[in-house]
Amino acid sequence: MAVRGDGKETKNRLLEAACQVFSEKGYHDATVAEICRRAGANVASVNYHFGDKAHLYIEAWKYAFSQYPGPEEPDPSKPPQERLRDYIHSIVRFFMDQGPHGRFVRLYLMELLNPTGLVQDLWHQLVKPKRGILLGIIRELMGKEEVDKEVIFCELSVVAQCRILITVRRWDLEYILGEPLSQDLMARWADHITWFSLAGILAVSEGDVSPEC
Amino acid sequence: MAVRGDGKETKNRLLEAACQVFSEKGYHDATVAEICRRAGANVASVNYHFGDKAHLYIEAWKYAFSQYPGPEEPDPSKPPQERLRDYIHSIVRFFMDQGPHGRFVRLYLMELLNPTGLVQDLWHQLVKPKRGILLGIIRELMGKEEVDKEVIFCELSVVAQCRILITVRRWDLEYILGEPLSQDLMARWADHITWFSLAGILAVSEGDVSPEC
Amino acid sequence: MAVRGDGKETKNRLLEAACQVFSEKGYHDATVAEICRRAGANVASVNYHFGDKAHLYIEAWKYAFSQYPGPEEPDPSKPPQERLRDYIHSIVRFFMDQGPHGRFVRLYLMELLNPTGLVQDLWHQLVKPKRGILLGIIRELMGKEEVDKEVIFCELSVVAQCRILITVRRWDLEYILGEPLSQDLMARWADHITWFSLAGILAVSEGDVSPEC
Amino acid sequence: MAVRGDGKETKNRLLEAACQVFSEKGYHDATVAEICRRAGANVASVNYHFGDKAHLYIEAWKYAFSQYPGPEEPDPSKPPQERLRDYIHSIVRFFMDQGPHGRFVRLYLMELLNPTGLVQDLWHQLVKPKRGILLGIIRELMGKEEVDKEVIFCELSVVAQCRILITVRRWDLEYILGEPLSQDLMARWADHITWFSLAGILAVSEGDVSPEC
DNA sequence: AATGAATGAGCCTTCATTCAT
DNA sequence: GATGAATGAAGGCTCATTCAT
Repeated sequence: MAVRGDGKETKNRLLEAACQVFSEKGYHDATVAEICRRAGANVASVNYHFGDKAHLYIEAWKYAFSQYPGPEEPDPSKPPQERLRDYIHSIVRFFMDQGPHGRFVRLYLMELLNPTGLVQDLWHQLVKPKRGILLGIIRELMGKEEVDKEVIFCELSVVAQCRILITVRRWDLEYILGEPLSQDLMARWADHITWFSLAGILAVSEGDVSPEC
Repeated sequence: MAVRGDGKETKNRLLEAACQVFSEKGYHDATVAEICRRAGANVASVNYHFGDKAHLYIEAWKYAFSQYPGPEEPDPSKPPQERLRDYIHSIVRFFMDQGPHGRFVRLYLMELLNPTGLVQDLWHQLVKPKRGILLGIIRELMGKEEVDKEVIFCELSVVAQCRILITVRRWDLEYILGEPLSQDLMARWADHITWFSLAGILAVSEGDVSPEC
Repeated sequence: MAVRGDGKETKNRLLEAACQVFSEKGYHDATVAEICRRAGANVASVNYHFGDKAHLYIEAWKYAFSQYPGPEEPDPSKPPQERLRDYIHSIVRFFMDQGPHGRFVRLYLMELLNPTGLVQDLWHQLVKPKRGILLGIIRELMGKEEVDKEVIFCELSVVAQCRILITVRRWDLEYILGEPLSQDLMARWADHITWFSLAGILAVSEGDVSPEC
Repeated sequence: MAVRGDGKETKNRLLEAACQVFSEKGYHDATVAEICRRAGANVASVNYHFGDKAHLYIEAWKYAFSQYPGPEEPDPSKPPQERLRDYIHSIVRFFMDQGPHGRFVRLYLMELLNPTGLVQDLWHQLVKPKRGILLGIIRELMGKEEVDKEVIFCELSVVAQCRILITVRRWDLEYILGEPLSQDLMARWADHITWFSLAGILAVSEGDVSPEC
C-alpha cells in the first residue's frame, strides 16, 4: 500500500509502471488498472495526475525520453567510413539496450509497431536530427552535394538493416542465428552492416553499372 | 432474416471477413461483431463455427494460406545475380500486393507487426522454404558450400531492406521519399536493393577487408 | 430473472423502465443501471438493444409518443370561446394525466425542465401543430387576420397558466391550494383559466385602454 | 502556491463561485472541482469549510439571499391597479436581472427548475411574504375580505404568466417572439400581463358569467 | 487554516461468449 | 445449421470525499 503524501513519488511510480506496461503491451492492450497496480496506486490516480490514459502515455514518453542520453554524435573529424561505423554501432546498441536506459527504447519500438499518433511531436524531435547525421555521412561517401533519391534509398537500406531487430521477434532471431543475442554478436552484426553498406553505397554511387555486370 | 445460401457459405464468408478485419486491425483490435457484420452473419456464428475468436484467427490464416500461390521460384538456370534480382522484386511485390491474393499477405504483415503467437506452425511452414531459396542464392554468390554466419548476416541484410515497408508507416514513407508509392517507384526501389545488396554480399564475401580501406 | 428468449419483451420492459426513470430523474441523473434493474435486464442489454443511453432516451420518447393519443382537436364548428375552453381543459388534463398514457407527459415535462436537446425533432413535431390551434383560436377571438405580438403575448399568457403545474412542485401546489389535486379541482382550475383568459384576451384586443382606466 | 488573502477570503470566494456554478448548471451537474477551480481554492476546501457539497449549496443560498435586496414593496397609497402593475414589473425584472444582484435570482430559478429540497426553509422564508403582497392586491381588486380559492387561482394566473420565462428556454422564447429579450420587450410584456390579468381578475370576481356569454 | 495527494464507489460502454430456440 | 437475445467481466473515466501534512 502506498502511503499517502508521497508527493512526486506516486507520479513517478506511475510513469515507471506506464513505461513498462505500455512497452510490453502497446497502448491499446495496456490497461490503466495494471499500470496502477504495478505502481501500487489507485486507478483514479491516473486521472488525478495525468487526466487520462492518453496523457499518461504522452507523459511516459516524455519521461523516458528525458532520461534517454541519446546516441552520441559521430566525431566529425573522422573519415565518413568510420563515422558510418560509429553510427551503425550506436543504432544497434540503441535497439538492444536492456539496461536502465532501455525504458525509452522499448516504448519507441512499441510505438513503431503499434502507432498511436499521440507522440508525433516527440517522435519528430527525436528522429529528425538523427536522419540528418546519417544523410550527411552518406552524401559525403557518395560525393553528392544534395539529398536525392539515391541518397535516400541508401539511407533506407542502412536504417532497414539496423531495424531488423524490430520486425523479427527476439526468439526467432536467436533461432535463425543459432546463438543468443550477446553484446559480442551485436557488435559483429554492426560490423557486418557497416561493411555491407559501405560497399552498397559505393556501388550505387558509381551508378549506371547494372548488377549483372 | 437475410436468406443466405447453403451452410458452407456462411463459414466461408466468415473466413473472408476475418481475413479482412484481422489484417486491417490486427488480432486484438478486430472485433467478432465487425467480422460477423461484414459476413452478414450473426455474432454467435463465430462461436458456433469456430469455437472462439482465437480459432477463427487460426482458421483464417489457414484459409488465406491455402489460397496463396506463394512467390515464384527463381529460374535455377539463371545466374545468381539475376535470381537475386527476381527474388527481391518478388518480395517487394509480395509486400505491396493489393490484389485478390493479397489476403494472405496482409494477414502475414499484421502478424509480423502484432504477433499473437497463435500461428507459429503455419508461420514456419511458410518461412522455411522461402529462406532456403535466398540462402542458396547468397551461398552461390559468396562461393560458399555451407550456411555460416556471414551468409545469414547477408540474408538478414537483404530481407531487412525488403521489409522496411513494414517498419515505416506508409505515410511517413511517402513523406521521406517525396512521392507516392507507385508500382514504378517500388520497381526502382527493388533495383536499388538488388544493386546495393550484390555489392554488399560481394564485399563481405571477400572478407578481411576492413571498411576503412 | 428475465428468461432468455423473451424477444421483444425485454426491449419493451427497458422502454417502460426508461420512461419511468428518465421522467423521474431527468436524463443526466437517470442511470442505465437502474433502468436495467427495473426492467430485470442486464446492464449490457441497453447497449445491445439501443446502442447507448442517448439512443435509449430517444427511443423511450418515441415509444411514449407513439402511445400518446394527443390532445383532441377542438371541434371547429364550435364558437371560439368554447374551443378555447376545450383546449385549456385538454392541456390541463394533458399535464395531469397519471394514467397509463401519462408516460409521455412526464417525459415531456422533464425534457422541458432539463433539456437534453436529443429530441428536438420529436419536440417540434409535437409542439408546432398544437401552437397553431391555440393561435387560431386567439386570433379569432381578437378579430385579427395575422399573428402579431399581441396574439403571441396572449398565447403565452394562456400557455403559462396551464403550465404552472411544472414550475410549482406538486407538494407546494397542494399546500397553496389547501386540497389534493383531484380531477374536480383540475376541472375548476381549467374553468378559471378559461374565464380569466377570455377576459384578458378581450381586454387586450380592445387595445389602447390602459389598465388604470 | 498562490498566496491568497486571509482566511475569510477563501470561504467567500467559494460561496461566490458556488452561486455561479450552481446557478449555471444546477446542483447535480455542478462539480465541487469546478467551484474550487473558479474560487482558486483546493478541492478539499469545500469539505474543510462546509462539510460537503450539500451544505455548500445551502450556505451559498443563504449567502446570496443575505445580499439580495428583495423586491420593493408597492406603495400602499397607490390604487391596487397600479400596485399590481408595479408588482408584475418587479417580478419580471426579478427574473431577468443579470446584474450583480442576480446571483440570488439565478440560484432561485435553478432551484425552481431542479428542486433539490435542500433549501425548503429559506424558500418559504422568501416566498411567503411576497405571496402576501400579491394576495392583498388581488383581494382588494376583487373586493374580497378573505383569501378563497378564486383569489388563489388568480394569484396563480398572475404568477404563472410572470414565470413563463422559466419554462420556456431562452432560445425558444426569442424564436417565438421574433426578437431578442431586450429591456424594452420585457417592459411591454409586463404591461401586457398587467392588462390581461386585471381584466381576468375583474371577470372572475364578477363570477357567474360563463365564458360562452 | 488550508492543501496536495489519494481514494472508492459508481457510471457508461465494449465485447467475447453463452443460452434457448 | 443457425441465430436473436442476453450476459458478465472488464475498461476508462468522473467525482465527492478523505487522509496526512
